[in-house]
This record gives sequence, structure tokens and C-alpha cells, in this order.
Amino acid sequence: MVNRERPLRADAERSVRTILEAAEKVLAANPTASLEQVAEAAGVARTTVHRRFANRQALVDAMVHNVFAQLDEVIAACRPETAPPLVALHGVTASVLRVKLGWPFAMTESFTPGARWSEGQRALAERCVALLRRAQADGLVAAEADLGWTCQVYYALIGEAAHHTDETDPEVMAAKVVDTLLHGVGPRP
Amino acid sequence: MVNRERPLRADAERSVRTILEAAEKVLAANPTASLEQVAEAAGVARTTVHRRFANRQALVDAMVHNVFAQLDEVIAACRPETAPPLVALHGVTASVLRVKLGWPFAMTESFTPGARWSEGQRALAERCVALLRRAQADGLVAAEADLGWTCQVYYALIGEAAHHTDETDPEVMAAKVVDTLLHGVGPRP
DNA sequence: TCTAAATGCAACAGGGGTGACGCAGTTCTG
DNA sequence: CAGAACTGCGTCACCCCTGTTGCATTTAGA
Repeated sequence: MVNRERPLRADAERSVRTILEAAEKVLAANPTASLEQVAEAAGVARTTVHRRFANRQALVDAMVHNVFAQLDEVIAACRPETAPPLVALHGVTASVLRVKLGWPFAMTESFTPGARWSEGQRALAERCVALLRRAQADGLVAAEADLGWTCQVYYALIGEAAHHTDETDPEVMAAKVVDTLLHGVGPRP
Repeated sequence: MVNRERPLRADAERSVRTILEAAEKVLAANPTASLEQVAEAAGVARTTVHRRFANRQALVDAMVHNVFAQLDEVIAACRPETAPPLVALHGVTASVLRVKLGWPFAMTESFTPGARWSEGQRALAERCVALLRRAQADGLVAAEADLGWTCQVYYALIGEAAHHTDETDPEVMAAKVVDTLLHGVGPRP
């Protein structure tokens, strides 16, 4: 199946969107759920899923592609190369958190190691490090800090914030993440 | 299968250990690997795996139980209730990292949400918070810090450190984790 | 040494997911 | 409106994993 040469009809395009969103819901709850469960959640026949996505991997690929596209867009909107580093850091964090809250499975999948997404991961990591380097130049990050480690910690904090059930407002979560990233949990001088 | 009433013979006990270690290797690389792959990695017939573990869940249960037992032991050895908080924090972190490096799959499994391991998770979290509270009393952690969030961040940092390929020495990794937890990546006063 | 336990091997039944097919009915779109 | 595209439904074959059984052989341990 899958023929991407001819543009899809409007209703077919709608089906694709519906399936992607249903897959996110179902796979977030159970990553090994069958495509039949996905189809059921989408209110669609199983065969339709197979018509639109050659196999399970193709479906996941589409979800990941979708997430990367969203991240690309919302991050760009924060002007991470020109805005003041601290402002950009807060903005990017809140935006990424919003994406993560809406697409937890696809987001997790996007960042699992493996050669499949390495290009997308690398591109994102580069933008992240670039922003951190600007923050470093501004004195927000210690000059001797390892930006690779810093980036890892940043990702991890975003992941934890998304699992923090106490808070639902992305802005507040972002503030906590950035604060913890920069100052840790120790006493303030 | 599975008969835990009668004590196992020495060679059977050895088989169990071999299977557990093989399962760790195989499942760490591919969490959905078949029991046949596990058996092959253990140099054992598939039926032997089924003889020792009633089903896949029982095998994972044994791995998780093993990890919790190890954690309990190595943490207790650090005297987290009596040793100076900073010393205990370093010791516990290094010890837990050692366990995590040896049993990455079982460790991840032990901390995945779900009612199955909640008691073990809760018990561990309590010990963690207790240690953090002592650190708080010593002024290592800010008085206004949210210990729940702090504990989450601590877990996440340990997880990231274990994935940090640059470093292999648990002591050095622990130092980095504790330092980042307490002070973040910002400049030092 | 002798018995009970453990293992390997082959084979079996069962279940579930996957992918494909044709066909009839519906929906878009030029 | 007419043809093309899309969907639902039933059905099919296939494959892989799971769990179990019986039997011959090896091994541990009293």
C-alpha cells in the first residue's frame, strides 16, 4: 500500500489526521497496541489504516515527522538566535512542553536512540546547543559547563516536567525547568 | 510451570541466574524480544525458560525483584540515615548508578508507572525523600525546595548520567549528578 | 552408586497481529 | 453529473510467539 505520488483527496487527508491523533492516544497508553486498536480509536476500519500506512513503522514515522515539524515551527517562533537567551529559553521550553503534552508517544519515540531519527535529533540538538552557547555568553550558564551534558539535563527536565502531575500550565512548568537547569535545587546565595 | 515450594537444585539455580542475565542483555537491546532470543542468549532451550518462569511477566518480575533487592542492599550500605547527607548522597548515587549500568532494562522497568511495582517504588522514594530532607536540614537543599520535584529531578539526572557515553566511572558520574542537582549549570557565585 | 531432578529436543495447539484482496456502497471533485 | 477516489466489510493466508507435553539423556547429590 501507500502511494504518495498522487495528492490525497480531502476526506483521505482527514482520515490520515484522524488516524495519527488516534494512534497518539492509543500508543501513549500502550506502545504495543495493535493497529486494530488504533483503527477502532480512530473510528475507522483496520484496512483503512493499512491503506494509508504501509506498515506500523510507516505510521510511527509519520507521527515522528509530525512532531519534528511542530517542534521546528514553535521553536522558530521563539527566535532562539536573536531573542535574549533567557527569554528564548523560557519560550522554547514552554513551546516544547506544549508539544510534548499533546504528543507524548511521538515525542518519546522521536528521542529514542537509533539511527532512524538521528538526523532530526542532531538538528534539534544543534539548535539547543546554539541557544545554550548564547546563554553561556550572557553568563547564564557557567563558562566551564559541558554543553552536551547541559543539553541532556535540559531534555530530561522537560521530560520530568511533563510527567509532573501537579502542574498543567506550560508556562509555569517552563519556569521551573529553566530555574532548576540554571540553579539546581540548592539554596540561593 | 514454576514450582517455588521445593528448593531448586544447584544447576537449576545456575540456570535461573544465567537466564536472568541473558534476559537483561537481550531486553535492554530490544524490550519486545521473544523468549526464544532470551533462551538463545542464555545458551538454553526455550522450554527451560518456560520451566523456570511461568510466563514473560514472571521473568520480568524476577528481574525487577532482583534490582530492588540490589538497590536495597547497596543503599543501606551507604548509611543514608546516619552518614553526612552530602557523603550519603554521593555514595547512594554512585551505588545506584552501578546497579543501573549493570541492569539497565530491569532498572527502567522497575520505575515505569503502573500498579505492579508501586510498593517498591514508594519505599525507595521515601528513602530518597528522607535523605533529601536531611540534606535540606543541612542547608544543601533550599528550604523552599519541593522535595517531590527534587526527587524526580534526581532520578532523571541519574538516568541521564547512565546514558552519558563520555563517562564510565560511577564515582565521577555521581559527582556530576549531585553537583548538577544542587547547583544546576549556571555560574558559581 | 542410585535416584530424583534437570535439560534438550521435537512436536503440538492456540492466539493474535499483519498484510492483502475483492466488492459494494459512499463521497469527493472536475 | 459522471468518473474517480475512498471506505467498510468480510475473508484469506501467513507468520511469530506462547505455553504445554512426552521422552530420552545428562547431571546433581544423598
